[in-house]
Amino acid sequence: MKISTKGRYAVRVMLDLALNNNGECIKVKDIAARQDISEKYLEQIIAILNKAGYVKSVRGAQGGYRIARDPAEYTVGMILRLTEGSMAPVACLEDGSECEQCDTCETLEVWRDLYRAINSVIDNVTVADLVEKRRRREGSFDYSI
Amino acid sequence: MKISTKGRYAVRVMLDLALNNNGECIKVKDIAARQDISEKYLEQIIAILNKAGYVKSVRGAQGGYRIARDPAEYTVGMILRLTEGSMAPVACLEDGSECEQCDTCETLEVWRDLYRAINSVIDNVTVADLVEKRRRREGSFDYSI
DNA sequence: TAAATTCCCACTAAACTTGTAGGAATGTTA
DNA sequence: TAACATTCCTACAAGTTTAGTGGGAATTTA
Repeated sequence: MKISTKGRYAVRVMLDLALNNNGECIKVKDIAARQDISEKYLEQIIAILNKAGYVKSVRGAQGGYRIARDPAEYTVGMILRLTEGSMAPVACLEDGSECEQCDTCETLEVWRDLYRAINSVIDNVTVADLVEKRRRREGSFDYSI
Repeated sequence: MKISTKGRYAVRVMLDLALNNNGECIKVKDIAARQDISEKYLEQIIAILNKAGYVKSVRGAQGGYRIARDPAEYTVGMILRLTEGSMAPVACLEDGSECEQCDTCETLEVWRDLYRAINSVIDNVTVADLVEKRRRREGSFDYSI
């Protein structure tokens, strides 16, 4: 039961865009270099974020990406659901599931509890939280404000 | 991020063995019929439980399996870890991981929280709990004691 | 026009999932 | 002892997912 690189990389991309957001466009090449991820693979992952409107793209030379809204508006859960699909531990719990035995399934209750616990964690961390952790770790050397 | 059939079936097998534990051996064929799982596939899953000593086998005609210890001694977490491997949502968190960036990785803290939440759920439900839920649902028609 | 960049689509190797299949080993029973 | 029932062991395989690679079109800037 693992989160795939797609989801993990997507979270790192959003964090990278939030950290390096200075009004200018950020190129895939730079993110890939900083995060040590294949450029081509990152392209595909950012494309997902782009289609969902989580990032804004600018094409052409000097183009790149920006985070679309305030980092506090993006939870890790939103990003994971977008890239990984549902975070339900079993398909029975997904919307539109056709499980007939659900009513008399003891194990399903465990999976439901698990689902709740997972959502509770990932929906209560925003990209802004991750940014703050990083800033703290780096020390408060940023006197620019 | 799904639990595979292997893990889910293993939990159902343990529950089935606990529910039908009347001193006699329980055949794979019967479990497979009750749980609607392929016999041959179940064989392999039970083999894992058997090697770990979670169930005891009796070979030959009239043979089968029994749950080895009290159902209260088996948590869902134990069964899942045995069949699925570590329930860590990322490899970095697994024992013997060689992740160098762990010290400066903000996202890892999220995965760690997630890991804790997952373990907290699955380690706090035993097979006995599942049995009890089933008995309650069926109504207290069992006056044999 | 040349260069830089996003965008789009096709392909692929490797691993994992979810089984099937066949038969050997072991024990019971007629 | 022979037939039968059952676990045990191992190999195979189709389908899906993962984690990319690769080529080039479209768009924008210098």
